Amino acid sequence: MTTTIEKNSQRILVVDDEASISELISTSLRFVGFDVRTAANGAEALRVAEEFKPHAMVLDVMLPDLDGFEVCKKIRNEGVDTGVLFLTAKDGMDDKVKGLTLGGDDYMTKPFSLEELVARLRALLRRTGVDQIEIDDEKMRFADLELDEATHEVRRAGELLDLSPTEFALLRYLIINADRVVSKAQILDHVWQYDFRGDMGIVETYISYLRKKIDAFDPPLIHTVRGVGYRLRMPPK
Amino acid sequence: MTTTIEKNSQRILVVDDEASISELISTSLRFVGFDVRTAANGAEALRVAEEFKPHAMVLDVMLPDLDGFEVCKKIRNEGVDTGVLFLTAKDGMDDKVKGLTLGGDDYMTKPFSLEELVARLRALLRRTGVDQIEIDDEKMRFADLELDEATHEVRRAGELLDLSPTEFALLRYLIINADRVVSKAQILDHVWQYDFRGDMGIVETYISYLRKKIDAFDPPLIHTVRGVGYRLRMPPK
DNA sequence: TCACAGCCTGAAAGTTTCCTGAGAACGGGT
DNA sequence: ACCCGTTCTCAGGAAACTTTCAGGCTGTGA
Repeated sequence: MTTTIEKNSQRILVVDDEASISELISTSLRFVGFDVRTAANGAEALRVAEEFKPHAMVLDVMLPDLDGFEVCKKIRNEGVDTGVLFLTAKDGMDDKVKGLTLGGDDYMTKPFSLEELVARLRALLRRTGVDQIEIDDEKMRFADLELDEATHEVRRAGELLDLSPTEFALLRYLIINADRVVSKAQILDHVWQYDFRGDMGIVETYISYLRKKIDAFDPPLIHTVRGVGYRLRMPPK
Repeated sequence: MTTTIEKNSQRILVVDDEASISELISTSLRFVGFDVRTAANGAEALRVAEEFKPHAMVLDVMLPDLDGFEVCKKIRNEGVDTGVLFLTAKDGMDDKVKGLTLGGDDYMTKPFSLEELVARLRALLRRTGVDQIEIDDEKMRFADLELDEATHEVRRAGELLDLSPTEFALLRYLIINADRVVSKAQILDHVWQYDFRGDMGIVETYISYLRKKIDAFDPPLIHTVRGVGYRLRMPPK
């Protein structure tokens, strides 16, 4: 491919000095349709941003040369109007980040889950007003199920359900892939943090939790496809 | 579908140090129309990839010199834009693989079945955006039979059938070879894991299972060719 | 027509996968 | 420090699936 065919796809600049992380993020973003460039340090980020004019950046706060905030400031001074999703190590300078994430920017701590990253990035692009290709209204639906990205509320048949964060992320992933079978491995890869070391038993556990909540209604929507994975769907006939 | 005569066939690089495995895979892939090269270790893989520019690689994680991830990274750094299907031993390194299966890459554990390998590889090529010659929308058809790879649904005459994983794989193989006679040995080789040590009686058993499900309709599609094998076809008028 | 190899299929044994409850571990909030 | 919601591990049991096997059926060649 090399050249992403999508002409109107949004440009994201990923800045992180850890190659593995940078690659993880950029392949994921490309996969969901963004046009991605990467940079490994502040100086490179500035150079790339100038000609690439990203709509948003995923920016590690800790860089070998400048820190993420500097980079962000300079790029904006250059007149590039870009939202920023900061990445911070678990217990770095949360406070400092918070202050800087007011304008519609956002941040997440490493490690994160990829679905979360994509969801946040989309929300950010929506907020920062960059033209969307399709105006998704932050609400996903499937059957009588409704999942609101903005409020983190989930309803089935109009009734509000109380889901934990992981349950929410899992359900989101299932809705995104509605009707398709997703394997436990895929779920683990997308819903759990990228450094999760446990086994796939946990997916079963969470499917079980979700069922207790959303399939307390009729008809059941979460179906297991033995030997393959799970699938969200309306039962046939 | 008829014989897929892919004129611009896609290039696959197979990297595995066990000659028997490597050969098994490469002959299978050639047979279904790919253009295949092999390498027995990381260094060789790098050399070959540079000039062969594969669309995808089948890559054993465990190599005598570099490990599969290194190889993958280096090759991509060379600017070769290739999807990767990792092969891993039963329960080695799940962790590390996980992270790498995000961008559209995939992995399978040894032993695997060849049909599965080909199916995954095709899915991977589809995902990584390499131009496909035939745009199969993840659905295969034969007569009034419909097999959907994405949902794992099988229908005959529009009616949903419930197949076990092996039944599904067997039917897929029959459809791929629609109108052709396939021997029990071929079926065993393609549908079962390559280390299966049982006898071919099991194929008969599964053909019987399949018949009960898909040939509960008229006309029957699975035909026995005595002394030779089986054949999926419309009965002559 | 008979005999036999090849094939079909039911049943039972063996194996794997999945579900779920219980409880340990963790962490944020009061 | 304690409580409580959440995450994660584990293990027993149920259910689905795979494999073996044997008896019966069928087509083919002598």
